[in-house]
Amino acid sequence: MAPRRPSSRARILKAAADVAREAGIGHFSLDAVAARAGLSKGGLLYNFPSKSKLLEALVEDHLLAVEAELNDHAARSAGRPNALAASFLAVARDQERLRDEQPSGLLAALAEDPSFLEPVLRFNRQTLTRMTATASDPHMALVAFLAIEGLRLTRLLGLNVLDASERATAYAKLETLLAASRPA
Amino acid sequence: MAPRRPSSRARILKAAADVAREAGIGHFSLDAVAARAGLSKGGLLYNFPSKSKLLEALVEDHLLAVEAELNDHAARSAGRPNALAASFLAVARDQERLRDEQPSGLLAALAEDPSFLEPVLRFNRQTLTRMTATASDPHMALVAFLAIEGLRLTRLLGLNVLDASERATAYAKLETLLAASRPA
DNA sequence: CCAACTGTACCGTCTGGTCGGTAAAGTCAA
DNA sequence: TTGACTTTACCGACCAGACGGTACAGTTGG
Repeated sequence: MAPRRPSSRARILKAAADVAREAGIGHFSLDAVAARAGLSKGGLLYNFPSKSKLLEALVEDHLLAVEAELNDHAARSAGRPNALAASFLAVARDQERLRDEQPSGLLAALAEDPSFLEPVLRFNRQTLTRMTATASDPHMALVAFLAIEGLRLTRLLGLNVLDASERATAYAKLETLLAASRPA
Repeated sequence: MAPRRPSSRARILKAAADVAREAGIGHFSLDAVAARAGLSKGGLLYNFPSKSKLLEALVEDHLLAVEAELNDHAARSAGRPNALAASFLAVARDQERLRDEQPSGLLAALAEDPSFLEPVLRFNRQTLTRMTATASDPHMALVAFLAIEGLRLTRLLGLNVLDASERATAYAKLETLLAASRPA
């Protein structure tokens, strides 16, 4: 599945993410991506035979990165109560601190065809299931999941109401709530 | 600002919302809206001189509806502690129960130009401010706001992970948390 | 009659995708 | 080694369709 020379593919995916973020999801065109990646449209379409395939790869790429980060963090704090929920929180906070770039490729994919987000849906469902299953208070974990999705999606849509300190407050409150929900 | 004969305008806005929802935000075209509304593109462009104006009106329309509903509910439960936060919760639940249609016009507007969502941003900011200002536990109100946005936006993007009973659980838990945070 | 409104035909642009070509790198038989 | 042939990766011209918007000719209620 992986190409022999991955440099072009990676470069294109990066360019695509940049274009989606900067040009806006309504102007996500192959020409723009090709120009940004420094090759012709022919070359782009050689690597990704259609726009759909490109968007698909963009979503998959993003999802793999998130999944890796989450699993990594969860592994380090395994065994502790609410480990996964806490990791979910921590990873969300990390991602927001490190890269302020939004994964707008997801929106571009949504614009093309909503079904492109199905992998994201599956991933979220699985994550939530694991979170509630390992939480001392499943209902609280559910609320935490929703609040973090709220943070993530408002930022993704440019509807972020909170400034940095308010976001920090929200994270802290969620941590407190999760911790307070421990059995004994 | 309002036309003398509002029936066309309302019919068009309804049709536009339907098209955005059913055809997908990437295929939100004037032709499609006109066909759906049962008039020609000329007629459509007579009522809304450009696509931008149509999307603008779509956002404004949606926002006015939400605002009215929220204010109405808040007025009925005024004076009680956490009145606005509770109203925000109740209205979100009502909207989900009554109309399962998503306000996908917002997404179509976003695709055209992200700045179309600025009114939504302002509204959200104002609502959140009022919520936290009148809440016995502002941090909890903040979390509740985010959780509800999470519910709303996951549904809007087709990323809804929760089934009806899980959503009901989430609402209940949020109510409990808000109530438990009362001063005395 | 007139203004509000609607329909039809059309234009220019943008865009996804096709296609023929090509330069470079490899493969391989003699 | 070398020359013939294949594969890889890419370019650039082009096309067909979709789309936003314009022009203008009706039509109709008051």
